[in-house]
Amino acid sequence: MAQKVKLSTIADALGVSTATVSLALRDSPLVAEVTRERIKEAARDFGYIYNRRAASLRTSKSGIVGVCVHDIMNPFFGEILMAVEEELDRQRQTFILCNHHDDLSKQRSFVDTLLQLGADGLILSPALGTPAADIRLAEDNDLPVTLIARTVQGSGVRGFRGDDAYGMGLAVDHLVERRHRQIAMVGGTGMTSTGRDREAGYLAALKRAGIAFRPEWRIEGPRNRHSGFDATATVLAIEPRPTAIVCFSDLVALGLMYGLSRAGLRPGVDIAVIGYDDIDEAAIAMPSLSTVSNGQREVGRRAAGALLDRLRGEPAIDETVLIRPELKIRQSSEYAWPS
Amino acid sequence: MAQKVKLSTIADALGVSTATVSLALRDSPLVAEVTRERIKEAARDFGYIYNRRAASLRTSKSGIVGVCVHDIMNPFFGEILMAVEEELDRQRQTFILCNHHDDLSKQRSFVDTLLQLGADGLILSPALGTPAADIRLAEDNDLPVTLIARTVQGSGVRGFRGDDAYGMGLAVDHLVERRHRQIAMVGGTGMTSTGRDREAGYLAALKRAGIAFRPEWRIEGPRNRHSGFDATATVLAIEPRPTAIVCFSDLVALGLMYGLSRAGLRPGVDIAVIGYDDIDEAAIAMPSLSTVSNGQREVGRRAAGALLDRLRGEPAIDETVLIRPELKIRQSSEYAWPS
DNA sequence: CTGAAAGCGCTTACAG
DNA sequence: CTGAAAGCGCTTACAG
Repeated sequence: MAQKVKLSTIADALGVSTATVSLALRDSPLVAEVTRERIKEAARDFGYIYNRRAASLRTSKSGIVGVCVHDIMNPFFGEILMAVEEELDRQRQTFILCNHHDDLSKQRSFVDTLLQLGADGLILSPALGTPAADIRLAEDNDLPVTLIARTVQGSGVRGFRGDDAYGMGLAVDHLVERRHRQIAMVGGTGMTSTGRDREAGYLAALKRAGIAFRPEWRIEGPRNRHSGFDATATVLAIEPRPTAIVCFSDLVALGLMYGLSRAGLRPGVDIAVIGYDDIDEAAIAMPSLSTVSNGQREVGRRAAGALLDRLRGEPAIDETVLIRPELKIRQSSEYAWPS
Repeated sequence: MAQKVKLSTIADALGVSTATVSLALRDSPLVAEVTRERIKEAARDFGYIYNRRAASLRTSKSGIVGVCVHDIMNPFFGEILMAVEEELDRQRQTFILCNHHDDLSKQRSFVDTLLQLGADGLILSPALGTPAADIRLAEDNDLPVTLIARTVQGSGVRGFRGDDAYGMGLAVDHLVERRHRQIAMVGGTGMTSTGRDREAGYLAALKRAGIAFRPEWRIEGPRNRHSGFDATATVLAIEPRPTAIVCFSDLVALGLMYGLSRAGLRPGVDIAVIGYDDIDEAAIAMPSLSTVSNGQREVGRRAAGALLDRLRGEPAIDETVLIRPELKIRQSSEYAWPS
């Protein structure tokens, strides 16, 4: 390209000041209608490109919101992101995505980048082991944070997530009603609030049902389809074999169902399986997967809304909002233990 | 926070100039070792945050690379992105992700944002119907573009993708060897190079085998799991029923397999199914999915490499690099038409 | 090895 | 309604 077109290029060409051009391009009523139109036309003709870093340096607003989660490929986040995007688009905020893969140093370097770019806000699903200080560092440097999916003790900011303990309780209660007494739980880790709360919900429900928990029922770790599949052998090695399995997530359940089928067991016929999240695939899987709907659209929508409030200058609120989950009964939990 | 810490804050505190501080923080050998260390320590103590927009305004380098694809949730892109990330990380380039959902206006607004931010480069899987002019607009404004997965005629830039016609040919040849003569193709659209090339490969392979193509065999459209599932009814309505189906992607195939199972047909036993991409799930699916490995890691690695070359000042090359795909035979294509 | 000064391209009071 | 001027926080020649 020949020569960089800037405000002054247009100003010179039209014989006005750069202030007028700047105002006109932003539709200020301070500039006369005719002048405004002339300027906009010239900008188009010149192929003018707004220099956002110059503007942002001056105004210290960037129009950028960062969104950082551990796994963008997980459909659970996909639905959250969709909702977030809708809200932010409406406010003409650009949103920048990052995948931290639960790697704290990756998350830090992304937050750092946002800080350096003068981003206006951050929606974060915190990586495993994120200390509250990391969140406060951002907040202290004028980067408002809203948490999704997971929560960080003492962060002092707002977080939105499903009521995981309650939700997992729904799943286990349902199995107990169908007379299951040997219920294993596969996946998740104590390093996240999600993992802890879902496990707590599982244990509490067993207790309510008067079932004595047995340690071998709790298979920690799996958090995606492949590791759910790999957990099959561990599940099948439990003596006596559990009649039902609740999973940390739909992906884990779907992977496990592949594994069980491969081992000759029919989920929903020979063994009950329940997932968590109610991702789109759950309804079409074979068998269709019973699961707990986690309100991801609501999480996304409300998290974005809360962040926008902060952008408008409202103060941080130290509060975790729990969205109420809902049990979806499908084929994979049809099997009931005969009385 | 109290007061913004900037270079001059540190400079004043230590009684040196901002130039020295700037140089020291970037490890310039121009600054004496001791001074450098003192400055770095002070920066840490002050909690200094580098203002990237100021620097970028001055240098017109931003350290930002944009990556924009139509569906980040598709594992196919997941693997490409992983490879891209590895390469870019090594060059300390920040990468910004965008999901254009095949919406041209979304893609445009993202490219615009990159231009405004002075991004250094763009890796793009172009949205349906992207005109070459869109790519040239970016290039003309100093934003080097590298294409992945899809290609745009006349864009004048480098693109990396699998050899789709050849790959789909491998799948069909394999089915023909197993004596299938009624082979349908589900998914994809003529609006992308991928869709066109895979269809061309399918048609060419039928021709090679002396099979007369029948229009009802070609079911266009599906490009994800759910629409693959939804296509089941259309597939089963074909008279006589095809004995084998090649799919536009693994996701389409996986959805279709769910649908076929639901209809009481066993993929790999009653009907052969082949996917495309060889995503991680293909190997653990039940039945495991025969597919065409699309070299996504290589696409990602080489696309990132090509972009980095451009960042180093090398000129654009008008070239599409085709990565050679490979057939992976698994259970879903075990079924062969009896001779 | 270090400092003083100009300039990147905007926006925002302030005048007129 | 419009213009002249200062300043956002860096980096880069240029001097010394």
